[in-house]
Amino acid sequence: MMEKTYNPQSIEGKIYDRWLEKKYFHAEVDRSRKPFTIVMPPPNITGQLHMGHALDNTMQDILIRFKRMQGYNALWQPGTDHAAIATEVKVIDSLKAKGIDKEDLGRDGFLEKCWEWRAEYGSRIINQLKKLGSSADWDRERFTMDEGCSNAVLEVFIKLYEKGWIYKGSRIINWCPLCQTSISDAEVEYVEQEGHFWHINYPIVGEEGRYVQIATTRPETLLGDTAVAVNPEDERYQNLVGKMLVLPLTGREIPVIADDYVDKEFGTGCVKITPAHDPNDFMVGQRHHLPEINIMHDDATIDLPGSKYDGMDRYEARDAIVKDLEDLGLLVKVEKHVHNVGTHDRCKTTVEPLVKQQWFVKMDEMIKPAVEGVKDGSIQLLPKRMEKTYFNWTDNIRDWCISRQLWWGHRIPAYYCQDCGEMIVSKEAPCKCPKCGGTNLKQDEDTLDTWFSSALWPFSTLGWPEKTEDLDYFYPNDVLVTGYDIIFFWVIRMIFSGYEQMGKEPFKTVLFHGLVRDSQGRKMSKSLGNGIDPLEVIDKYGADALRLTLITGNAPGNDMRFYWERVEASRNFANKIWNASRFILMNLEQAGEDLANADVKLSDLQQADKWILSKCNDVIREVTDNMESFELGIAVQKVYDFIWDEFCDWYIEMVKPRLYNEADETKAAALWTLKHVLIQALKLLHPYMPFITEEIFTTIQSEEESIMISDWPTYNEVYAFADDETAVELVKEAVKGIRNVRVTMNVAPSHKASVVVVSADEKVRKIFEDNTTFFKTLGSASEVTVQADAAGIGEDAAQTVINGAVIYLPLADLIDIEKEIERLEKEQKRLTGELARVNGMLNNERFMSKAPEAKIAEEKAKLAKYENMMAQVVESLAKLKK
RNA sequence: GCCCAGAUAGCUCAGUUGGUAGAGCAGGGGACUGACAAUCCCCGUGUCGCUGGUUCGAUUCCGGCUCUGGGCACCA
Repeated sequence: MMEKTYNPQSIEGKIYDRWLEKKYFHAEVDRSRKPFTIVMPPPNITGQLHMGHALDNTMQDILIRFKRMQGYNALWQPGTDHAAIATEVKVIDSLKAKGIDKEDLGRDGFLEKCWEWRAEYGSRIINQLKKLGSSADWDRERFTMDEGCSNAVLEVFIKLYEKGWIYKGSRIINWCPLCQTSISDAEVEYVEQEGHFWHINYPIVGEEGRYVQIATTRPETLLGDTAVAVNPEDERYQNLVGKMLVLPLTGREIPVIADDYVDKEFGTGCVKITPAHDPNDFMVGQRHHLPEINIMHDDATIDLPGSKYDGMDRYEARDAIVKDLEDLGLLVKVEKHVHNVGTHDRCKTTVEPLVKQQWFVKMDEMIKPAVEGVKDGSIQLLPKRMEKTYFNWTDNIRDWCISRQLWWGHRIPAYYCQDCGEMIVSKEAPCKCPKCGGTNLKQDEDTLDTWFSSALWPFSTLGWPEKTEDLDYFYPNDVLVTGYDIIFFWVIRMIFSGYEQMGKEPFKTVLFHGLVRDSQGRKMSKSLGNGIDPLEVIDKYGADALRLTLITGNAPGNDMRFYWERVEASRNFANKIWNASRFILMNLEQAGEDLANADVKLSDLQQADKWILSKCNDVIREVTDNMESFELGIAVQKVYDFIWDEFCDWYIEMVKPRLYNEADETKAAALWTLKHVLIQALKLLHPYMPFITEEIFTTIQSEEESIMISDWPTYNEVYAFADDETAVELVKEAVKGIRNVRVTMNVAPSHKASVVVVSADEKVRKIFEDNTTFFKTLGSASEVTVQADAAGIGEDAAQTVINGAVIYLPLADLIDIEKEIERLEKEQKRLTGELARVNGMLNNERFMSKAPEAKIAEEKAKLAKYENMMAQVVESLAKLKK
């Protein structure tokens, strides 16, 4: 027997352990079956489960469970990411708390600490994902820095290097002075800041008292200026080009050059050029062969020995320089200026563009198949609009800076001969220099961008570069589920890596989801303290309720708001299913073995049974269709409505009289239908609410060992009963009408009113004659009479009109004539509106000539129906008003 | 500046081939001896942001506009 209330806390863990024990999540190559593969976005080892993970993994779990039940050999490949910079920062912080500096430990010592960190926290998030019910193949869990993945990284690096697509070069890169590492373009986040625009005069050499006025937002970089540029078309300054200027505070002389980059309209039309500290200036510098003067240390303090600014922080230097310029009378004016400042997305420190030796991946060629693959549909992005964002990036792609001045990560496989300076790129550390034979070789200090390894995730996890069976069978993956916020970091890079290394797309579909926001629509964040911990939700309401909440009413790619009220609604639904199942189980038990397991034939089924079976059939088809096109929110809504509205509120109520009547001969059919439909519904719901469905399924269904490996329901022609469906819908409509009358007339159920159904149509009469009990149980009627005309019905009867019949409730003294007239007039008004609309269409010649025939027929049928109902209403009103 | 999305019931949102607008929550009214008060029943005339157009017909397709959010680029 089932507990009185559903208690997820006591059930979920137990069920999950059983699933694990039975190895249901595990997939092996099986050529006789079709594979279905999802690769899990690897959470960071520093991570703790947040709502984003919960949503992401719920979606994946739904898809994988669905496909598994459909008979696919479903593999959900999990793992974790070493998260280079995030982990390094965390480890540094934890060391700092103990008063230890990273440098004190040395590279190896520090790495040891990182591995310790990973041992301690790397599995934390995995365990949290398990609480959610994730059916990933944990036996295959991988780590971006495990042996195989590291080998894949080396392999790709060498291949691309040999192809000339990885190169080392001195370029201007984004430098984070706090993290002390280079970062890629994708990691720079532009933040609007209020700054100033300083207008400064640069004296012209040899022309006493004449100046060129420039405007800058960063006066401290003046120290590294190597030119001033004007637009070649700018008449104002044509005579200046070629002249020399005195760079204030340094006395250095710099030329005035002409370059298209300068916008005549902006500022003064004269731009100071600092090639070493600005990406645009860097390019101008390249074109004009200007020297690059680096005036900053890696921590963004000024590097200008002999100068008073040497050693000052960049902002300190800015103030000092502005003051000195003012003292010299060279500061013309200061304007307020709002501009976007590049910051490091992790630590929010203002990025400093610097010229440095770094490693890059050449993108122009490699991106081509990635563009083509999305264009020709080999890879489908959902929702489709994400393609715009995708192409926006691919069209403007720049080389990818992959070297990081960090220790935690894949170390770049480049070795330098300390004797002759030769660089050797090789998988294994060379023992001697191939050029000079020297044996003193030193490996490059840098490591790779963390995304370099995650870019290989779809195939490195399957054993690449080895030619494994897994790879052959499971690659390409079918679906990638991820947030739109990492499309550039990750999705694009996996796509071009997949094409380059495997010659095939890494996955066929990318399903994007949005952000989970708080109830006010704000991003959940630590600083705001508005984050809701999914584990807390699971503790309070169960994983199923959380999952349902995250999926319901949300379209792909859209952000959603998280409310506790919505979780409660989900929990209520879980409880509803629980109670309905308890009811069914109870009745099966009470009926005894013989009845519960009776051989029920189609001919034994009653109309209500056929109705719900037919409805169930429809839902199966629709839900399956929706899920196959990734419309998870729509699909689950349909299951929800079916279970709650149709199955619980109507069908179960309809069969109660049969169950409670000892002598009822159709009891077995009712029991069979109850159980059958419940099981179908549970199966449809299982991907969304795995725990409760499993618990009920295993309790109620003894033959099958688990719902998660049971067959997905399919549309069954045998249960398509269109006529019975229509018939019961008509009865439902009548019952609703009666309920409405009762409420309006204030007829409490204690005043059992009799009901008379009047219909001229014999077929309709038959339907109602067959279903009179529904009026008694669902409409609280005492007696039900079905007749062909209104004979014998007094004027004191309230009524409700449906298509093809009028239902009367002779209420004697209870009837309030005025109220009844009011009710009927309201109905008349509604019908008038409908008739006007239908007539409007049917009387429109253009509609009649152009609209599809089916539509016209449909409208004609409606016209007949409304006219029929209208006639009834008018007749009744006439009688009442008499 | 370029690109994208949203604008639908008091609130949060669904609405996929253009054909009378839906859910959850909130609210009002009613019902408790047989699964369930975490329940059941009844109650919604919403200019589907504004404005043109295409169409017999537009919340749905196209153009313009307004407001909100997001992405990209960036002018020193």
